[in-house]
Amino acid sequence: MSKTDKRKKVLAAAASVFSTRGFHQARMDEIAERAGVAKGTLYYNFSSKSKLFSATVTEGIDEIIAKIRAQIDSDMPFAEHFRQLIQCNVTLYLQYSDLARIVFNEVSSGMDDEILADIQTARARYVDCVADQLKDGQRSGHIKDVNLRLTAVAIVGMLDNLCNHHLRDPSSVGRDELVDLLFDLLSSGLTRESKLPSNFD
Amino acid sequence: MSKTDKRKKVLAAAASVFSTRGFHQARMDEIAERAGVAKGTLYYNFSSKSKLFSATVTEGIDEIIAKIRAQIDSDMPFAEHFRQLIQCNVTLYLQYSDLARIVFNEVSSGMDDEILADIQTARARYVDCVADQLKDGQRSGHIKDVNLRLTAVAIVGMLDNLCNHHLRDPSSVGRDELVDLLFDLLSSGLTRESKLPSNFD
Amino acid sequence: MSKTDKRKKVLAAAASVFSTRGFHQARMDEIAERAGVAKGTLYYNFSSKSKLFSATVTEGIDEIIAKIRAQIDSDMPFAEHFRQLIQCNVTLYLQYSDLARIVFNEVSSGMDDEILADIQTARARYVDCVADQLKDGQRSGHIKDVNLRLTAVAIVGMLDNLCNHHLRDPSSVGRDELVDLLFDLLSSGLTRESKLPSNFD
Amino acid sequence: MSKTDKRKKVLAAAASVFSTRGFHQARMDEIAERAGVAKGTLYYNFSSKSKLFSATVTEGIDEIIAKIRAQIDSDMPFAEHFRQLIQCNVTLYLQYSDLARIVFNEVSSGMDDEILADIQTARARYVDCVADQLKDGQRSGHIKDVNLRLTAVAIVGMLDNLCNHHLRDPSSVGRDELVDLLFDLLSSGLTRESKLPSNFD
DNA sequence: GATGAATGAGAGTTCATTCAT
DNA sequence: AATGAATGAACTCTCATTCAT
Repeated sequence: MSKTDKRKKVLAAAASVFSTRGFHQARMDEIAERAGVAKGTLYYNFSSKSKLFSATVTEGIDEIIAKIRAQIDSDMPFAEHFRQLIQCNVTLYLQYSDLARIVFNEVSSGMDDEILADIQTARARYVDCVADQLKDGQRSGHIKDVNLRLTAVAIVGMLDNLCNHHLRDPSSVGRDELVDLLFDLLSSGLTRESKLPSNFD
Repeated sequence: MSKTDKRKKVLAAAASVFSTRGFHQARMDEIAERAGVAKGTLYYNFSSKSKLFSATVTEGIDEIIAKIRAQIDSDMPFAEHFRQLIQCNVTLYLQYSDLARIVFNEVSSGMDDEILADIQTARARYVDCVADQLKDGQRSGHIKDVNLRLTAVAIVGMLDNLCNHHLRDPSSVGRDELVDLLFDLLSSGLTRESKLPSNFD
Repeated sequence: MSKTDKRKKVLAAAASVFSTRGFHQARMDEIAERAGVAKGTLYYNFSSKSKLFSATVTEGIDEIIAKIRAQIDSDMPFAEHFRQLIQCNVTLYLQYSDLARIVFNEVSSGMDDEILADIQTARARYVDCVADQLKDGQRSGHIKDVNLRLTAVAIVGMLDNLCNHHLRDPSSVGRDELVDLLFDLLSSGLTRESKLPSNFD
Repeated sequence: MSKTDKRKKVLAAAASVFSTRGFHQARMDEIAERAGVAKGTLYYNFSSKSKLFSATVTEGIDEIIAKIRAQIDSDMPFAEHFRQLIQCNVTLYLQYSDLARIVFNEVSSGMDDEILADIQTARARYVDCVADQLKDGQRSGHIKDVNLRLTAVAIVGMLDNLCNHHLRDPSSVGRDELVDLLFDLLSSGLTRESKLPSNFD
C-alpha cells in the first residue's frame, strides 16, 4: 500500500469523524480505527490533530469548489442559469453536509489561531466562488450593482442555515422548496410583485 | 447572599466563558473563578456542564427576544418599519455577539442530545420571532406569500454570516452597510432596478 | 486527611521514584501509586512533572543543609573541627544518596530551563554552605587564602565522586577511608610531608 | 560508501546528539538526520539506542585517554610535569565537554544495566589513567603514600565539578584559575603554608 | 546493505464530577 | 447552602523499533 493510500484513508476517516463529532469531540483513536491504521500513522502524516483538521477542511472545500465550477453551464438564459447555480450549491451542500457543518459552524472558537486562519481562508474561497458566479450576472446586466462579496456572504449564510434546517428535519421542507425560496428571494426579494413600488409603504 | 444571587453570578460568568471559549473549551474552573464561587457551587446549582450551558443559552436568547419585541414600533410606514426591524436585529446581534456565536455556530456537534434539543428550541424561538415580524408585514399586504418560517431561517442565516463577517474584520464593512444590504436584498432581490421596483422607496 | 498530608506523601514518593529512576524515566503513575493517591492529585498539588521534581530537589536539599548547619560544633580545635565537617558531609551524602544522585548527577540536560535553574540554585546553596564552613577556618587563620567558592565546588565534586564510588561498591572502600582521604588531601595535598613546600619541585 | 563510513558518521552524529540532549532526550530520528542516513541504518549498525549510546561513550572516552597519554612529557621537573598533567586534563575535559557530561553526569539511572556497566567501565578506564599518572609521581617520591585509585576518583570529581562550573558561567572563573586551584590544592592542601605540618592543629 | 513508512505501548496532562465537611 | 481537595477516565502526542522492499 502506497503512502498516498494511507494518507487518503486517514483524510477520509478524519472527515467522517470530525463531521460527526466536531473538532473537540473527535478522538484521534476513532479516526485511526476508522481509517484502519495505527494511531501513530496519523501523526506520521499530519503533525497534530489541528493540522489533520485543517487538511481535511482545506482539501474538502477545494474539492467542492472544483465541482461547482465544473457544473456551471453559462450558455442558457440568465434566470435558468441562476436557478441552476442555486440548485448546484444546494445539492453539493447537502451532499457534503458533514464537511459543510465543519466549515461553516465550528470555526468560531477554541482552536489554534494558525489553523483557524486556514479554515477561514477555505471559507473565504467558497465565498469568493459564489461571488464570482454573481459577477458574471452583473457583467451581463442581470444583477444590479451591489457589493458582491458581501452579497455572497449573505447568500452562503442563507444556504447554510436553510440546508441545516432541511437536514435537521427533512420532512418539514423539501430540497426543491429550498431552491425555490432562494431563487425567489434572491431574484425579487420579499415585497409583493403586484404591489408597485409607488404604493409600497 | 441568597441562592438566587449566586445562581445569577454563575450564569453571567458562564455566558462570558462559554462565549469566549465555546462549549468544549470552556472549563468549569474558569467559570467558577469568574463567578467568584467555588467549583462545587456550580454543581449545586446546575447538575452538569451541559445543563449550565443550556441554561445560559436559553436565558440569554430569551433576553434578546424580549428586547427585540420591546424595540419594535409598528406605527410607521412599512419600509421604515422594516428597515428598523433589520437595524434592531443587526444591532442586537452585534451587541450579543458572544451569545450569538454560541447559539448559531456551536450547536451542531459533540453535545448531549438532550441539551442539543434545548438549544435548538432556543434557536427556533428566535427564528419564530423573526417570522412573527414578517407575518405582520404579510398581513398588511407588504410582504408576498412566502413560507415565513423558511424565510426567517434564511434571514437569520444571512444575519449570522454577515454580522460575523463584520466582526471578523470591522474595517472591511460598516454596520450601516450591513443594514443597507439586508434591506435592499430582502426588499427587492438582486435583479436590476430597471426591472419594476424602480420607484421603490 | 489534610492537604499537607497528601502533599508530603507525594513529595516522599517523588523523591523515592526520581532517585531510583532518574527524572526522565520516572513515571507519574508510579509516583502516584507509591504515594497512595490518584494521578490527578499529583497535578492538583504540582502543576507538572518538572515542578514536582523541582520541589522534591529544593525541599530535600534545604533539609540537608539545615542538618549540616545543626550538626556543626565549632568549639573544638580546628583539625578536629575540620574532620568533623568532612565526616558530617560524607555521612549525610550517603544517607541522602538518592537525593544526592538527583542533585549532582542529573542536572545536565533535557529539562525545562526554568526547572534547571531551580535545581542549580539548590546546588549552589549546598556549595555556599560548604564555602561558609571554609570561611570560618579562613577567618581563624587555619585555611589559606584561596577562592572559597571555587574550592567548595572542588570539594563537592570530590565528595560526590568518592561517595558514589563507595556506593557502587561498598566493599572496595570503607566510609572512614573516604573521610581520611578527604581530610588528608584537603589538609596537606598530595606531596610528601617531608618535602617542605619551599623546596617542592 | 562503505559500511565503515556510515558507521562512523552515525557515531559522530550520536555523540553530537547525545551530548546536547542527554541519553533519554536524544531521539534516534535526530541522530539519523544529522548523520545523513535513514533511521533504519542506525538499527542496521547498532542493535538498539542503548548499544549506540554505549558505543559512542566507549569510543569517545578511549579517544580522550589516548590523547592524554600522548600529551604527557615526563622528562621535566615534577612540579612542572604535574601542572602540565592538570592542564592537559582540564583542557581535554573542556574540549570534550559534551562527552564528559555524558560520561560523568548521566550514568546513574534509568538505563539498561548492561549498558550502564559498559559506561562505568569506560569511566573506570579514565580514572585508571589518572591513577597511572599519579603512580609515576609516587614512584619518584614526589607523591606521598595514598590510595591512588581513590585519590584519582577524588581528582576526577574535582575536575568534573570545576569544569562544569566554568562551563556554566565562563565569566565567573577563567580556565587558568581552575588549573591553579587544582595544582595548589593537590600540591599542598588548604592549610596555611606558614603553618608547618608539625604544628598543624 | 539500506531504507523509511508504519507501528503501538506508554507518557504527561486535563478536567468534569464527586463527596466529606 | 457551599466548599474545594481529590479523583480517574480520557485525551493528544512521542518515539524506539520493525520489516517489506
